[in-house]
Amino acid sequence: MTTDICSELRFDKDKIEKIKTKLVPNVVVDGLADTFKVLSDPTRVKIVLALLGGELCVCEIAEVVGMSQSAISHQLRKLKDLRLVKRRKSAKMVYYSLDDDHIIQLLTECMGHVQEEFREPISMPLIENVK
Amino acid sequence: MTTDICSELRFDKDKIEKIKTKLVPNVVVDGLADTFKVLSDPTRVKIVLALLGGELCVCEIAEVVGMSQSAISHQLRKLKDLRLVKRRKSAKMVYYSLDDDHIIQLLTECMGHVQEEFREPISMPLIENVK
DNA sequence: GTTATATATGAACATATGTTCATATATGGA
DNA sequence: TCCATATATGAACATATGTTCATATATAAC
Repeated sequence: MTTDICSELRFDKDKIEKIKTKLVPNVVVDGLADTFKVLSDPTRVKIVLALLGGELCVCEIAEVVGMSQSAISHQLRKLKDLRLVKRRKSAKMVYYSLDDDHIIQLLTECMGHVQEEFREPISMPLIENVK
Repeated sequence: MTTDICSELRFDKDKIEKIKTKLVPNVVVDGLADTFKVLSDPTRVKIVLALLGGELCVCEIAEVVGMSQSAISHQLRKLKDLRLVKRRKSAKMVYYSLDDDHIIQLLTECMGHVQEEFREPISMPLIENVK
């Protein structure tokens, strides 16, 4: 028997099986990936950041983000499908807001990771307001 | 002057400008989106989950995740480029481990969001071990 | 040196994604 | 009713992405 770990585990897979039993179900893995995916686009991140300051209607979001009404509407649908945002209708307007507090925490944690790239801390007025 | 908010803000953009000044720079928005993006794939999520239990070599990860060595190697590169994992070389082997604690927090927060879809809390033995 | 093993990587392929454009739906005012 | 406005959506397009396959690199044993 060699000391080669990878060759060895083809015959003795105890460690592998032990880890496998601790993994979460695929449906949960997919849920995690899908949630991260909806935040993986700069336009959608900007929308979420803008909504940290409170609810906005679609055309306000379009103005803030600097993108077309159609593009924003498509992206809001994805954010809503994954329960990142919720909406409130009033007359002709539709107001969007963040759905729950996990979103803010997710952004804050991610910011902590991104921050390590930069020399100085990043100012995040909107997140600071929420805290 | 109409009460229509969207028409109105074409002439009075105070609210919009105020929010715009509070947004983070584009380079940070992209950093956030890129970090979320690297976690937006089920294979990469599984890799990170597996590494919660400690460092693993490439072929061990491939076994645990159930994907080819090549596919895992490609994904590890992306995880490493975004500083989600780091690596340690030893003889022929390369051992990967999580790069910092933000990753665990990110997963935990995201799990909190995903959990709301399900009736009962999801068991996450590996994360519980880390805590 | 040669051979075997562990990992990395480029090309190719199918699939997924984001925006634009045109248009549909819905609501309010005349 | 008819028109204007706010939002939603389907089709089309270009671009991005994940896996496979073949192969390159690196290290160890002989």
